[in-house]
Amino acid sequence: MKNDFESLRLENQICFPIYATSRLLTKIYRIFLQDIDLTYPQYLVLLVLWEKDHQSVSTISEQLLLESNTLTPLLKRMEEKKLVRRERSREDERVVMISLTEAGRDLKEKAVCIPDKIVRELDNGQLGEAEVLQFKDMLNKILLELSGRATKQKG
Amino acid sequence: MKNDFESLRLENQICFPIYATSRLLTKIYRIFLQDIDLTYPQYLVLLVLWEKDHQSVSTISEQLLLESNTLTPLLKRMEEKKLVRRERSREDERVVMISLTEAGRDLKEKAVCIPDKIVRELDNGQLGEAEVLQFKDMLNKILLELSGRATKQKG
DNA sequence: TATATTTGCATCGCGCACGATTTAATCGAG
DNA sequence: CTCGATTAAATCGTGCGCGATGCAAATATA
Repeated sequence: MKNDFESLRLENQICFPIYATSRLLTKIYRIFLQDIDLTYPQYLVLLVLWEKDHQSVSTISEQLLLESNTLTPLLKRMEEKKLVRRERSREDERVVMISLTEAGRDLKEKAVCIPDKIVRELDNGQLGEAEVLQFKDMLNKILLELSGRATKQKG
Repeated sequence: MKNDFESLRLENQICFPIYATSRLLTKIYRIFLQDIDLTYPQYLVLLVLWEKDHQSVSTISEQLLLESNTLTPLLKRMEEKKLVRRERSREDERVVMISLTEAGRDLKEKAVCIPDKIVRELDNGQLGEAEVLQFKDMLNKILLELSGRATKQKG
């Protein structure tokens, strides 16, 4: 039985470049986000809340594909920074609702320039716009596949 | 000055799907890697060493784009598991050389099936092979851009 | 009504990631 | 040969990310 070790070469991995790109991108975000004292996951939570304020932990979890055991401490840190409020729902005591504070809402004005800065950082003339769009489509197709699949166990 | 908040919508982010895909992919890897008691970053280190044994921490760092402060404890855990040896170079006492043990080398046989399993997990008939190749090219182009850029500070 | 199951969140422990700093070894100019 | 600069790892502190587990509220079922 001859095994094909070629598939184990780093160069032939599809997941490694995604993994590495993800880390390098958040590193670039960090440069801009430290100005407003946010981490990347915290920024993502704000994106979600800026679109629609007053959401439960679970709906935020669904949108960001992050578990409650990740979000709970993260949201507590954001509460300490006075960016959000955390309060249990009266209708259903199990649910914790997250709302923006004034400061959290105001941060949107400071954050609005960030996507542009990131795009400028990436778009060094190397990448065509159509190419990027196709890339994003491909990513979202994969993500859709995975988000239904990753939670299932094998078998 | 009217700000375009559209760019702050989660749906319009390019980095979020990369970030989420990366997490979901390592989650899928975890399913297969736990059989051989490896984490995804540990698996990456082995990929590098299987290609070329006996490398310094810094050359591993260059290939995986991971810093020494990440690799050092990771490699120590792998040493505890008897997968690698860590020994300082005699020529240059600053350098720590990492070598595979017998067990680390043998694990390659058990790991060779993993790429196939991952591909099977992803390729649900939805994704064409040519599409995937183009996607990988795009990723590597971005990664190349970033790997030269992410370490630099702004300005 | 009593009991079982599900759901939403929290806690714990571990393993990354990474900025900042430290330690030790090497290099290089004088 | 000496001393400052550079380099390679390691150390420290913070913040995720998630599996495993726990718990209480809500819901389904008997």
